[in-house]
Amino acid sequence: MDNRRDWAHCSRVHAPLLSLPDANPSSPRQNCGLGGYCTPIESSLARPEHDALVCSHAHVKRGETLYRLGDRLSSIYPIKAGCFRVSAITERGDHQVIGFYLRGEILGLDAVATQSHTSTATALEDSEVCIVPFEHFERLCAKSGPLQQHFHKMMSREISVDRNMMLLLGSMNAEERVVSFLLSLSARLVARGYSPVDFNLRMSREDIGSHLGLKLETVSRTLSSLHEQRLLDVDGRHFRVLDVPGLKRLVGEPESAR
Amino acid sequence: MDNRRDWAHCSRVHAPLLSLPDANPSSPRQNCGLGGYCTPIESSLARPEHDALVCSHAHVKRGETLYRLGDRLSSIYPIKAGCFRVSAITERGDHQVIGFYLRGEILGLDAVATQSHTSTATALEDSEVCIVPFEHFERLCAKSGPLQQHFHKMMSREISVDRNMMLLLGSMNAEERVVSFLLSLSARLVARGYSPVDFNLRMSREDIGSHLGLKLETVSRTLSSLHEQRLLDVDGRHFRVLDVPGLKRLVGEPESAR
DNA sequence: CGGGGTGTTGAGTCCACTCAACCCTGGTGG
DNA sequence: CCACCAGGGTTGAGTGGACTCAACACCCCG
Repeated sequence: MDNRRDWAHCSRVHAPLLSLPDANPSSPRQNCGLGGYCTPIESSLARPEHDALVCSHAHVKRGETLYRLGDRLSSIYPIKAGCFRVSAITERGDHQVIGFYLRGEILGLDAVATQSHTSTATALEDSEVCIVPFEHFERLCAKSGPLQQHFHKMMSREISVDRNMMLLLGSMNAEERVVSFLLSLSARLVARGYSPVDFNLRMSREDIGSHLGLKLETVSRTLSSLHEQRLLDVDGRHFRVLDVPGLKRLVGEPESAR
Repeated sequence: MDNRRDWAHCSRVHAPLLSLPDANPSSPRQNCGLGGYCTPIESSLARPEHDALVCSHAHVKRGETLYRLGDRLSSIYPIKAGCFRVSAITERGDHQVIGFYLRGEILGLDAVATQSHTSTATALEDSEVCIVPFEHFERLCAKSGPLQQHFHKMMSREISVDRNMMLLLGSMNAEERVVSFLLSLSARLVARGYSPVDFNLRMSREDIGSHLGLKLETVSRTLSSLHEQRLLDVDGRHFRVLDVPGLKRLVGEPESAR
């Protein structure tokens, strides 16, 4: 209802406006940077309903949080630009990075059940999100089958991603974890039009370690080892993958499978 | 559409019937054994819509699978009685237990995104599930706000549970994992009317280990250690919790926290 | 009686952790 | 300008917890 309170810590909040593509579609299908999130709305809603999905945008500067553990769920947040780190905290106080979210992915889906966020989302670079008031969104879902289906798939995809992480955390050694992480990140970057072999990460070794259930030293050592194996060039946060098949072999993918 | 094919491996398939409470409501609020799943339907749908959520039931004998990795999504499956082990498999071939599902919980939500199951559900005892054709269900959701909201919460809860598992797998030692598992299972059993301190598990040490990212020997050793600490009595698969506060202390919950 | 499935316990190994030193870079201030 | 510092990253040495391998106990069932 009133989003204002939640946004005190954000740089600025735009007045409500349509969440659809900016006038400059620089890359194809970059609608609102939502990677398919807005598309079903655009393609399948009648005009009045279409216009009804208004939302604000918010800019979140590097290091600022979009929402924190315990905040009431008011909205979900498709990422329009930038990237976020989502981390949770245990009773004991140690916290762990749940995942990294890129442009086109949706933040806040974990809060639907409890009506309050169970994690904290922090911008890893200056970023921009759409603010989709959840109650409003749910009502619209009921009016549009395709929108509803799309939302269900988003939630379900979230579950699938988390399960892959569980597999990683439960049964892989350090090298497999790091390689798996790099390969999956690479795939997500490709889908956003970046190079699959040449990328800059926004997160620290500690963030990566926390996400993979490893200590930062182990991440560093593993990256060095991959470099020695001539599979990867590492220069700080800049990565260049030299041997994709080689990496895939390390995580047990015969690469020509299926 | 045609559920028949998927059910060849199940003991028997009932003719379609209403998924609502049997005539003998032995325990309060045991509607269909769905622990709240059917409740919103019952309470918030108009009569014709209510009657429209027909579904079949299926009996799955101990050791049989309800669905397998790769099966097409046709339905989701609220558990009416019994319990299931859901496991996934990595490219490498080793598989891991994603979770254990009890009466009232819903199987199959991970498949919505890809339209095909990414895991295998195996009955740990003779069980019975409702078969809710997903397309049909989605249409009904659109007609009923409360049903839709309830479904969203179910999906979201699944995400929350998975995230707790990620915390466990990423940052706890063997003892903390086992204790955490026991406490959370205890809580779920209580919610179903069982004793919180006295329960029989249906799964093997290997299943537990696979779920917790441990080897079966480690699970066994840890249970023995908890017994030596006078926190737990273990007799095969029968457990009796002796000291709940003590256990909570082990996982870092000061028990009077907040 | 033997045999398979399940669980417990012991001995030794190894991988990731801890602790620590050091490097590099960018920023700040004398 | 350089000195200094803080944060992030790398690398080394040693430790410990979970793993591997193995033996054995137990129970159900033939």
